[in-house]
Amino acid sequence: MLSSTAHSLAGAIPIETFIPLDPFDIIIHHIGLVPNEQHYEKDSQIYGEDGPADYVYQVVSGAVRSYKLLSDGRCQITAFHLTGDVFGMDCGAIRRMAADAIVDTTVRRVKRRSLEQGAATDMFVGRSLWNMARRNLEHAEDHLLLLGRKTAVERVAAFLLEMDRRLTGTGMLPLPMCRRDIGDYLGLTLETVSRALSQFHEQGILDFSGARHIVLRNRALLRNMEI
Amino acid sequence: MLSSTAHSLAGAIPIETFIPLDPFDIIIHHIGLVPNEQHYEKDSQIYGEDGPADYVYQVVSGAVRSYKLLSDGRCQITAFHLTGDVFGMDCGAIRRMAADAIVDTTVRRVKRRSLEQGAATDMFVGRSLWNMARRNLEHAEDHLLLLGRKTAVERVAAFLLEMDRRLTGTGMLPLPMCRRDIGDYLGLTLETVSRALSQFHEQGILDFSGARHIVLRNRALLRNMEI
DNA sequence: CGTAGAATTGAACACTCTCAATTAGCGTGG
DNA sequence: CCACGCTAATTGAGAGTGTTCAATTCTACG
Repeated sequence: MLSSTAHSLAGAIPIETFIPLDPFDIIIHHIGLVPNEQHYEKDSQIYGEDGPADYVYQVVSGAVRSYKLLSDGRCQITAFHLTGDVFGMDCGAIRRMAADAIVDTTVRRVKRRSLEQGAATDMFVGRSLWNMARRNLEHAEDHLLLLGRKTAVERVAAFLLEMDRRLTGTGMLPLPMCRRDIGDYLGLTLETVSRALSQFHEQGILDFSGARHIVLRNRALLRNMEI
Repeated sequence: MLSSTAHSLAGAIPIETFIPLDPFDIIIHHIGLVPNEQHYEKDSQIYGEDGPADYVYQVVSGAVRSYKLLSDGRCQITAFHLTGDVFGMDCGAIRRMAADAIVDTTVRRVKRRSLEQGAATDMFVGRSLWNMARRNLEHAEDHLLLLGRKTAVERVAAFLLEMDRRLTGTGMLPLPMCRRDIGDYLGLTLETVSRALSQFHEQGILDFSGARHIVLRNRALLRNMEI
């Protein structure tokens, strides 16, 4: 099986190579890199803040949290990375964020320097990486509005809709993260997250089948809550 | 006067051309673009959310706020752009943010499509734009931690240190923005910003010479407050 | 089925917001 | 140069949202 790719140099890649439409896949195939697969168990660190930023990762299965810590332990998760997501694409040589596996997780990784060299010698790669960085930026900017100006209920509603979109799009949310992680993502405490979810349950907006498996019953109402 | 540039194609540019070390300047000279200069008076809109993202701008003089609005008027300023800063480098064709002049402001602009074509045909330009996007991302990520997890006093301390670094680095801050703008940047109300500044004044950390002109007296203490 | 961690729920508290009144700063015009 | 007036900024008091701390319940997994 060989899927078609939009870029003009597809012919340079051996015909027998499998090329999915995933942008990261396209890039690394384009450069000729073979990603290195790794496994991390639940709650283990993939890399720490201030460590060397040597690799760029893609989630094969599982889930990852990227976060920053204050000296007194306060934590802000800036992003959850789910299957297919690319993370760890720092600008400098030093990590500005830590990353943990939320559940048992498989990732594949390539050397950051290889990607940068690819970007320096191949315009298609450079453009793809630029677009990736800009998409991350747009997610961060949306999240700034959430953290700076939305109420607790609005934040949790936005979180549920984001996870629905990114996980399945079916309203069935098998959440990999605990309430504390959700709180650290939304700038709330785990108790406030729990109270918002309970309120949505009382209002008939969602059901639980286990605390981590949420079924959305009324996404239109949720979109209204999100403002 | 001809300053040296790091990239290898500098020789392609006419020797009489003035080339400052500003990355944006280097890029547009590299592509051969001549930026269009424009003036906006205080509080006028440069572009609105959902409008066409046709141009990329650089502040020549003055100051600009980029922000998102909620339907009920809540505002989150995601960045202040000061002299030399580049803004308006959206990913898609539609603006995801609005931008206003905070004071009377002169900007110069180039067509976004020209930049994108430059990135597609010139690796140096592509790399520069990628780095620009990643620096914006890093600023946004730092701001996520501030909005999600810092107290009011810590936010205002961080703001003063950021403005000191970006304006002059001398501890003299001729702030172009009002208390409301600072609040909308920090996820606070203007009253809370004012109270934090008054507290710093009482503690001898800063002095005022006019409400908008702040003099930092003890930056070490401010760095401690920032955590 | 038992246990440990996760999640929920409750009550009191704290920080920030809201609303209101006062003061300060700045541009304009006499 | 000063007076005026408007806007911005400060300050105060009270209210509200979310946090903290604690107790209980749930649930995932051995």
